[in-house]
Amino acid sequence: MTSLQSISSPLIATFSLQDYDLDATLTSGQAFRWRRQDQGWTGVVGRRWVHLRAAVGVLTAEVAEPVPDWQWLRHYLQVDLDLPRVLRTFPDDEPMRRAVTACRGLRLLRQQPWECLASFILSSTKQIVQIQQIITLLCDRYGEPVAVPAGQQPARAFPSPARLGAAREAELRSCKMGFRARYLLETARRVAAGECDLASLGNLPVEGARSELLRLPGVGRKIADCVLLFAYGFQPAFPVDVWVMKALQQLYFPGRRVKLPRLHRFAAEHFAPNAGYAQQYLFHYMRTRPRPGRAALPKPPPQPGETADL
DNA sequence: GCCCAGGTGAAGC
DNA sequence: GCTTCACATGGG
Repeated sequence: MTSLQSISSPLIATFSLQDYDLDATLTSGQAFRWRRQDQGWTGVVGRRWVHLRAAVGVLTAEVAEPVPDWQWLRHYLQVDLDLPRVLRTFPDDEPMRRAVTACRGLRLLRQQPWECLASFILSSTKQIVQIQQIITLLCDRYGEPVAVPAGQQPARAFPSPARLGAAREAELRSCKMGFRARYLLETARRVAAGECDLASLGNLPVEGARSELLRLPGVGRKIADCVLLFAYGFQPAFPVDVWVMKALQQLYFPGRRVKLPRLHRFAAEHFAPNAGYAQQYLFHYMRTRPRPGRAALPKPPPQPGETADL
């Protein structure tokens, strides 16, 4: 938590920290480019290849080229965040206690807005594995190469809005993204043209930033909230996807069907002031907990007059 | 074959 | 104002 930093080489830094579950964080569906390698994780942050390795109380980072300082990575990983302080603000109820017990150490990253926005435009009705596959293809085809240490696999940066905006829709479709190609292409063009200034959204109130994002094609409430949360850290953002929907329904409104606007109102008040963080705990908890019945349990016939859902 | 996946936009009531 | 449907693609 104090995260002192001792640099033993210009290419390696160690951060001392507590309550940081790197595996959970990098597999929790917020970032899609990290790969397990040598008991650690390899990825690209901005234009830098990075390898991360976690041990008890220490996180070690290695890069390919000397960096003047490590603030960019501290920021990305949010190593200076006091997580226990955030967890103490969670509502003291049974669902959150279970989620925190199961996922303690799960963190929110602070990603680059464009990569985050583009990634989540590609995420709709896709499983996390497939999102990773699409983004891998996209980076392989359009990303600029970045320096890697000797003996490592080549790596590329996430492609810029200008580069993707200049692509043909059919080319993008061949990256397996299907109908999302049109959305990605048009959004890339608008961002490249400066019609949406991602760099300034962080200075707006959350509602203003959200309505700017909602103007973009392929961006609805859920994807907007993902970007608000994962790229800008807006805590009132509370992305509701199918998993979080299930969590809220099962854990807070059992036996009743509650509509989305009401769930958003409930979430905003019930989970404040760190609703976004709470959402990530619920999401990861739902996805990783052992599921009863494993393979698609057959749905019991609905009771007359009741929506016996889930 | 089926149903589902970190949804959105448009058409139909 | 709802609710329903099409949209690509792959995993289980």
